[in-house]
Amino acid sequence: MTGPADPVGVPLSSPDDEGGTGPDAILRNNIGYDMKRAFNAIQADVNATLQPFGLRMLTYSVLAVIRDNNGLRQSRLAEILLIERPNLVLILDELEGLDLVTRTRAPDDRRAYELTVTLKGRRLCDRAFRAVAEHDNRMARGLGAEERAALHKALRLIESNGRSPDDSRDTRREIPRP
Amino acid sequence: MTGPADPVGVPLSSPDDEGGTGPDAILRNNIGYDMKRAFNAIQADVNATLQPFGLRMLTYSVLAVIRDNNGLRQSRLAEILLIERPNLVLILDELEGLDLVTRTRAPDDRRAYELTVTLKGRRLCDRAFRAVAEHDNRMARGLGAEERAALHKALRLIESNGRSPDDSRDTRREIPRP
DNA sequence: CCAAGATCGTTATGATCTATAACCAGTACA
DNA sequence: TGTACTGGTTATAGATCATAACGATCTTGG
Repeated sequence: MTGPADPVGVPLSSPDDEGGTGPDAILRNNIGYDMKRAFNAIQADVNATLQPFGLRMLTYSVLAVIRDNNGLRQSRLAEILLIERPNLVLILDELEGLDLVTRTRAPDDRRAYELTVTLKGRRLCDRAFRAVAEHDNRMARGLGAEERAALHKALRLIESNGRSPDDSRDTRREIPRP
Repeated sequence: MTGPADPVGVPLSSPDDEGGTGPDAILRNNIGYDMKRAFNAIQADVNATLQPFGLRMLTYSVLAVIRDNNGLRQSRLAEILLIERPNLVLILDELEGLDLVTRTRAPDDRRAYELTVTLKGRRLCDRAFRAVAEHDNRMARGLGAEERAALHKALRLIESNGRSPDDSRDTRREIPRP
């Protein structure tokens, strides 16, 4: 008997299909749609990359920021990574349970914790860092250095466009009907 | 008394901070990190944009694809949008409950449904489409037409890089330790 | 024709990430 | 001192995503 036909790979649209003729052609004009799909691919790959280290995208991000900001406090860390404080607690519990991070009472403020990366955590972070760098190169394959830099720049611009409901309040959201 | 200092806006890094000196500088070198933040901004904005229509990013995507592919079946729709079939069921229940989409038994296959957009659905989709287009322009403010096209191209390339565990299996994932 | 296998939609369930309210201990300040 | 605020926490809910398993139906090989 023949195998179950094709594993899953249906060519829905090629990378150079300039907003072409796929069944999702309309959505392909939306940055958010293309970005969601690209991000899905990235997240799947980075999580697979980090899995051998016992990390995920989220836990790696937290670990890396603490590593480079020793003595950081949870509130500030939450600000930096745009994570709500309550959600950060569980992540830190996890990292602390893995002996990668320690919470130490801040000497000047007995409410706060100072976050530090353990030796084990630093080593793991370093190894994971290299794996993630390789992952990045994989995902960016086909992009030249300039294109890659332009991509980062565009992403940061979009991020900043999001956090500025500044002057465009007038023409902002259309209210369809009451 | 003075107001509670500053609402929340801490300038963590400006868009043109070329992998600069922020507390998350290391992560800024990762495409996934920048993309996650950009996508968060996009998703928040597009959901706010679609809220007056009673839609979200996900439901809008489904509605738009059905609109442009009348008679589509659920399995195929799931393939197109990379949604698992079970998850699609609830989304379609929602859209059907809003009288935007109908499920009709396929004449040639009594298991399958043919998905169609109602008149109400088409009108809503058209209006939402325009709002989303404006949203897109908001988020892409500061990008020229070429940069914007390059962004789409890069995103599609990344997506396709993700779905190709082809020949690079050798140097792929590092196994840290048993 | 018919039995085995595959497909379609569905239910149930769990994991992950996110968002909010409320709380306690501790701090800041008027 | 007392009132308001902050830092970390708990509890809880929502949204998205992933998997196993099921009944109904189609397909196919013998």
